[in-house]
Amino acid sequence: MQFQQLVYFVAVAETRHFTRAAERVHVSQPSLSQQIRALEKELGAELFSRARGNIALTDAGEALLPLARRILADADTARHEVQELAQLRRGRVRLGATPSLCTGLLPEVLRAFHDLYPGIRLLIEEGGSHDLVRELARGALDLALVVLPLPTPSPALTTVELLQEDLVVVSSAADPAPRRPVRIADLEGRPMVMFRHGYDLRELTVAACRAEGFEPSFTVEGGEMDAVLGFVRAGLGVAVVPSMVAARAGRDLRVTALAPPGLRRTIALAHRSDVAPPRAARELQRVLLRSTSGG
Amino acid sequence: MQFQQLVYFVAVAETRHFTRAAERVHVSQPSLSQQIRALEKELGAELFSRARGNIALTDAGEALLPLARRILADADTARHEVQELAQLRRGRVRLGATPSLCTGLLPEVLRAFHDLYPGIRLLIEEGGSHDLVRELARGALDLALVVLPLPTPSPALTTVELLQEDLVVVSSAADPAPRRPVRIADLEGRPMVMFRHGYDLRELTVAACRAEGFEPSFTVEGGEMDAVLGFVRAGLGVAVVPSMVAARAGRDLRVTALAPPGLRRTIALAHRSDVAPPRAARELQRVLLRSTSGG
DNA sequence: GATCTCCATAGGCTCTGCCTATCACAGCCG
DNA sequence: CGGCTGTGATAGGCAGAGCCTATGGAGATC
Repeated sequence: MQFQQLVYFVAVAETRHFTRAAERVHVSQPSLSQQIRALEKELGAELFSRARGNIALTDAGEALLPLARRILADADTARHEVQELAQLRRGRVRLGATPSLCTGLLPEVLRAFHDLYPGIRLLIEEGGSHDLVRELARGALDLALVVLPLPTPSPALTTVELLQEDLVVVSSAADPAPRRPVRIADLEGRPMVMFRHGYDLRELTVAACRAEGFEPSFTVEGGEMDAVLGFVRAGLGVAVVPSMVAARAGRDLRVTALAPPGLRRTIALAHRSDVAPPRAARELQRVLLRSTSGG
Repeated sequence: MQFQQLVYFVAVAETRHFTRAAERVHVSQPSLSQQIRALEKELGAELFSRARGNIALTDAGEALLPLARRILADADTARHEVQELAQLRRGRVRLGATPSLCTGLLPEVLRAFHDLYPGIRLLIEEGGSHDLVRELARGALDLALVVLPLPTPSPALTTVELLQEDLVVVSSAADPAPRRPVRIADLEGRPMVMFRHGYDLRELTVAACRAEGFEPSFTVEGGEMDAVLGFVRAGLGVAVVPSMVAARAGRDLRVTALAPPGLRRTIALAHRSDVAPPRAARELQRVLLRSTSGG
């Protein structure tokens, strides 16, 4: 049984005429006759009663017709579905990102992507780099925005650097302005507000303090980005955050750059090395690269 | 898109393995790979992400899979349906017959047919030959048992003679036994019970009386076969009926043959000339011919 | 690092499906 | 009644599709 044969069969059933059916399906009449014969032979039953000028379906033909129509309709649907996915009119991207990136970088990028491809659903998973890497490997994510270096580097993941972000110190606008720029060493003994475990920023900041020979002291710890900013605003301490986050934090926060060499972190896009990400994910990757490299 | 390609696609989707899928569908692995490629090319999207040892469906593949399964299932169903019809495991025969034949000939023939092909539905339409011929031409009947000569002969119908039936006179067992055998002329003035219009027997009997120079007189007229026999049984008059019907009429009816040349009628099977009857109808025709010629 | 596994590619063969040309048959009309 | 027309079936030839075997090449394995 061939799709072509079913197309021919339906055409004959609907026109009740071999020659006109052949025209309709753009094939010569002998070819159509031959294929109908072949179908009849394969099925073991005549499908049409061929009376001069009165082609009619046999009972076998009657039984086949609705199924043939449905098969052809399903095939059409299949073509459409797949092409809509391929043309990014539908689909989804499962994107992981660290909390600070969800707050800082993602909103405008996702907005741009959504404007380009309104049919694509965006599923965001917020988590620490470690979790994101695991989810990528499991296939639960298509892409992830992570901070380099990865906590668990693996050849199974490919990373593309997106941008380098300066970290800055934020403090309450009500507190006395610090001498600018602040050095890491200046943070010794300063009350700090710290993110929960899992934030790359936490590890990075703690490591930087230890490199200066002291252990940071936390007034409050465990919050998410917004909470931390709120605690800083309330005067509970200072915090080290990406400049991009600090930039949108509002007037009641004082933003102070770090003295050279300062602290930077590298944001990268990661995906599995073994399989190409889905089409929609590749497109999001493109938008991300363009929006970060361009500005 | 080819059925074969969908079969291969489903096999790969289910085994997640090209080589094993190829074995399962009894084709070489390169052929299967090639067909999957061809399908992907036609649809314009990759269906599988081919990671070493980890073949997975892409989102396009996920979209296609259920449709592919349904298409293949429908194709199987189509094959089954058509073959069941062809093998007479299912189907129907629309058979027309005159009332006297429904009473006399049909029961045992239909019983034999049903024993042979229990899956075939038998749709009987009882009517006069005239109506039956019209229904045949309309395509509303596959076959009809009619009495020859046809009221409206036409080259569009083919008739096959089945048997010749003697007509006999039935009277109440309570009445005095008539001199045997009875001549048509003896019926002059005898009260008769007559079928409704539309019965071939009515036309035939009236014509025979007129040929003898008299008009028959009816005590009761208008009934179906059973009613007529009942009226005769009740002593309302005599009736002319097929011997086959009289034979099963019971003891309280006296059956008297007609004197030579008697009255006979020819029963024939009619179907359209332009189209072959469906397979099941041809089979019923065969059973009818065998059962009437054989005995 | 040799081997193994597994998918992709290349080349050749066969068979299928399509085409044109023609036949066979019925109905129509002058 | 004989040619004409319309319709489906048949015949022969050709191009392409699909399958095969053989081979390549990239990870995984021991």
